Amino acid sequence: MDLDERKLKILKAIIQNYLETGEPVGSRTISKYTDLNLSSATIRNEMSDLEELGLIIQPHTSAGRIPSDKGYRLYVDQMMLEKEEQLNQATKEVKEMRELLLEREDKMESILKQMAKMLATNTNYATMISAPQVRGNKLKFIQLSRVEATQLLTTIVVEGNVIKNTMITVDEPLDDETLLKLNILLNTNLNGLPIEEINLAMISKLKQQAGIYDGIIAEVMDAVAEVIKEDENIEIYTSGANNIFKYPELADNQRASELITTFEEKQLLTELVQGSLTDDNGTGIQVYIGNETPVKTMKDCSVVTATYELEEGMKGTIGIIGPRRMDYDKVISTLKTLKSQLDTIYKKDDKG
Amino acid sequence: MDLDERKLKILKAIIQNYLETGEPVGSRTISKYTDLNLSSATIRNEMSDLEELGLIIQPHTSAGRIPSDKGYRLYVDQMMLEKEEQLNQATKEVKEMRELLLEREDKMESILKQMAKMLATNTNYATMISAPQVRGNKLKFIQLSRVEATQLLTTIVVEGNVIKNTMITVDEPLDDETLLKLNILLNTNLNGLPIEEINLAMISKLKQQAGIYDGIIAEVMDAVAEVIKEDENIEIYTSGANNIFKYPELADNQRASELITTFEEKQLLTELVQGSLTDDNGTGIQVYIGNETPVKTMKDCSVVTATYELEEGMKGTIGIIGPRRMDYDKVISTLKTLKSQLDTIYKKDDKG
DNA sequence: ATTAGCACTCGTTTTAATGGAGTGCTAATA
DNA sequence: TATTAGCACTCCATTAAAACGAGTGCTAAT
Repeated sequence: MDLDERKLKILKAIIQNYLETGEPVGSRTISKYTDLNLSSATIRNEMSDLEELGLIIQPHTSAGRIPSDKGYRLYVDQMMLEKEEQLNQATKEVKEMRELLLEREDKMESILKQMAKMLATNTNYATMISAPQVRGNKLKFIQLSRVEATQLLTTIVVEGNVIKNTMITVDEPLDDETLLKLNILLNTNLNGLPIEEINLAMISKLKQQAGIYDGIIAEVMDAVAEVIKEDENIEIYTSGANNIFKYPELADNQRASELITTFEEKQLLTELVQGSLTDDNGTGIQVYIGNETPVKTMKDCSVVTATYELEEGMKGTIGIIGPRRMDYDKVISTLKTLKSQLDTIYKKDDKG
Repeated sequence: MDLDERKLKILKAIIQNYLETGEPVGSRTISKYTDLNLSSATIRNEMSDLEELGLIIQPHTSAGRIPSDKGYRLYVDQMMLEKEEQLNQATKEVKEMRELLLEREDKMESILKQMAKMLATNTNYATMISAPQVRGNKLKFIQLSRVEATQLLTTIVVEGNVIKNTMITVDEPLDDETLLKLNILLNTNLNGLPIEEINLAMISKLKQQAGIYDGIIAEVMDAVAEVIKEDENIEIYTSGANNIFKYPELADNQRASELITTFEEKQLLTELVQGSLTDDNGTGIQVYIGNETPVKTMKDCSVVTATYELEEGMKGTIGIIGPRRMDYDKVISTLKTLKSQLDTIYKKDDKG
């Protein structure tokens, strides 16, 4: 027995109805509210087949059917094919985002936070956005400046314009000449160097050249090491966690507590980001249904992610987390448009 | 009828029992599990009085009693008096914190986050910590550096060592001499100046002196303005929001959703911080019971806050949010010790 | 002033009864 | 051969009734 056109229509009808109501769908409902003009008995036969194919599930005898993960998967794949081309009808939501981006407050952090929030408000799902990861790791600029007599400010800039500051307190005030010497020492030796290539030998050479100021060099190097460390744990911003309470199937204490924890300990979401970057399938959009998601606490959720890429090879991930019965259509098309806007807007903007 | 010693003991017993169980407490329980050696009938009479005094409440006829906000208040005030002196027995929790602080990763942000987390783990309540607000607002240091031919880095340091960086892209490369001139211009005019005192007249004067480079000045001034803006909305870190699910009286969907939102939109917590700073009663500890809390979504919670003060007049707030029946004793003493450690540790550390 | 005793209240839990949505199967129909 | 009407059956959800039990308030005795 294979999946003919009619079965597909019925499956689609079941899923769409279930997406709305969250209740198992019976044969009579399908019979009445589709233009198939089939009796409920026929639908029942077809549903029986669909169940045998593993696309729908009966929670218990004498209940209607709900989609299985496999069923959702088919539905989503199907849908993504259909929607492939009609992408460019910018939705209201994305227009708002565009404005938000253009107004850009320079602080990446606040843009991303706002974006996550807006996305959550518009979709009624929980959202996450990871800050773009920097690929380039070359040191671009190091500088020691005197802020007060005994206080030095270290400024480190890494390729991709990641900036790191640290205050260093010294015992004895440094004169201008020494400061200049140290700056030259640091820059001539380290500028343009990938951070990974800085090794102990190099550090001790620097210290030696710095003479009695080797302590300062040590502190600067610590700060440089910090940059790597910071880059390792990706910043992730979340919003709309409370939305899970809108879906009874996620809102029981056990599940809610786990999910809230997951959103709070953003650490756990990195898997999602990594997965999304790895599983790239060309479209830049990933759909994880139920157990497919790499985060175990989300096995009762579906997750749709989009990978965006800014200039300079900086990649980040946007994710929308909702119940299995999320509005895949809306979510995917929203993410698609948002992604394309992100990809292009930044590029445009950088030139101007 | 007034509140004699015995009534007080009974009230205390009721509250303590209720803190543990979360269930209304009956006369028989008190009769059996205290050393008062009174029959349940007597206890009943006393309870009737306590109810008349507004200290306890009967959720419905033929149920035990639970403490009213007023009852909790009495209990807490009483307790804080008793505990006033025996403060210095450093608990296990605080020792852990001490280690954490000494290990200090320099990034204030990550310390505070970790602290909130540890506090949440140890107490089983939700926690929040506000980053210390800077009082001093004088500009200490401004510098323009060339990072790449057409990219300038602005570094601004404000009293209290708040550092702000911005990248500025210019059309034409600047030569060293111009850069030096601009730096001198900025520093001679702005150094030591309170940010509030920078007005339009001064800006236009600077721009005029900068000649064709007035665009750069404008961007620098924007960055300075940013510093104020950032200082206005206080950073707040939260943790352990999921703990609310441990207390059935907070865990129903309605309430949980509201609370989660409150923790997510940290904005709403600022009231708590402000309140805590304002209501200072000398001890540095504030207890808000139920409706007393300034945040309306928390009317079914109790909140204990501590105000800590680092050197240089930087004040911040630590808050613990739990159910009305929170373990006030433990929470207050934990916060007290933590507060005192914070107050001193930082001071020590700054000198070394 | 304290206590034992008892009738009474009222929320919670348990059990039973009812309703109804939905299925699977069979026999009739086009 | 595909579709449909019809019916018995299943099982969850809802409602109703009953039993339970923790706790009270009051009275009378100590």
